[in-house]
Amino acid sequence: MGRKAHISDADLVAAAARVAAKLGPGRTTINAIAREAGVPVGSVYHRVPSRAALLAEVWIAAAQAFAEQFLPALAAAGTREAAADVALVTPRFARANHAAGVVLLAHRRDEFLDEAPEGPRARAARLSSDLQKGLGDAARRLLPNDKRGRERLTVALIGIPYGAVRVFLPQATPPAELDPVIAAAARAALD
Amino acid sequence: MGRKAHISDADLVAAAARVAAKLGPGRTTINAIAREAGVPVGSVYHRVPSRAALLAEVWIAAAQAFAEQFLPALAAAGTREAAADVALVTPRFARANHAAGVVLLAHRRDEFLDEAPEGPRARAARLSSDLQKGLGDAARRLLPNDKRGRERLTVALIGIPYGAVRVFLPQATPPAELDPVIAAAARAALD
DNA sequence: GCCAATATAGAATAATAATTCTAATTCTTA
DNA sequence: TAAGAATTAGAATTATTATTCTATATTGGC
Repeated sequence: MGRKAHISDADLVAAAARVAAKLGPGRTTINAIAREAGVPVGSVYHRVPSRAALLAEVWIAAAQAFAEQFLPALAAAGTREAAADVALVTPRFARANHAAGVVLLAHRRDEFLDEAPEGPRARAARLSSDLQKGLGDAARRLLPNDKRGRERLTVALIGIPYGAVRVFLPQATPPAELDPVIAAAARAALD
Repeated sequence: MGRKAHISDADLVAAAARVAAKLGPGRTTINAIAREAGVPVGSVYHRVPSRAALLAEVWIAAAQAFAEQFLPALAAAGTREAAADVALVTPRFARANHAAGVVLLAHRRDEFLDEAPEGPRARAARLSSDLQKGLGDAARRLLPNDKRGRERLTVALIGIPYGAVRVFLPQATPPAELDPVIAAAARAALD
């Protein structure tokens, strides 16, 4: 079955995520990724077709991990009060997974996806539209009278916690004291 | 006194800001800036010593413009209620100056300043510390009992509006309906 | 009108970084 | 244990982009 790989594909994506979190996607070179992962550049190209494709995988992995936390919590929220707690998914995610948090929260999606090949681009689009759909469904349920409900829910449950956490990223991790502040702000934004 | 310049230094920085807002600092090439500004690359280098120096000026110009709005408003706020309205400086700034807003709100400071020469770097540091100082003064005034007052004020007046606005940037401009939501969220974060 | 100063112009060069290519290693299994 | 698959390894090549350099054009003052 051939020689054993030093690292898994997921490890490679994680190494790329750490570099991208630190330097930003624009300065994330294949050399830097290879060094961070501890493999030669040739091995990187053995696994991925291009730098653009790898950067796309970095964003997709981060977004997927976030969506797995966020969407079920959102779907389960039956009241506005409960929905406000969904805003806490973001700080928790940022604490548990610093690099993915920085990728998602401190950089622009476009910079990871602009030059990506079709396949990854489509998967990324699906992730984004899943998120939109989840927010739309929840808005109809929780804010039925608000014509711009989805936008408001997005601001309350994504934008506000995102901004609050970003005050601390990428140098530090958001402190625990932040969570009640985020929850209160999200609640206020929903009323 | 010599030949007249086609564009001013400020115009050049503004052109660089538009490119950086669209592509991100990492992909902001001198060629793209020269094209956007309508001058040849040689002229760019006649005015600035390096790409890194120019990117730094982009960030500094944006931060300066923001600080000129934000700091006086913050200094004038005598009560917590009034302070919450300072949070509206951010959406207003983003509407009035799209490129600077995106530079400041949708990209990382580091990516503009990491390789900057000493001079611009020092000016940028001064801007940042002015902002910190303004927030510290206001926190002592408005949240005297909170040991982490400055952090909380930063979250309420910078982070929250920033995150709310970012839901719309860089494609669109934050709608007017957003302002009361931001104000309410900031108020909640301060209480 | 001529000279010095200041810019424009853009081609030439140098640096950096992506990608390809050729070998050399392991691992599996037959 | 030899063959073939999958991978490591990193040197060589190509592409892209920053920077330098050598004219050329304007402008203002004498």
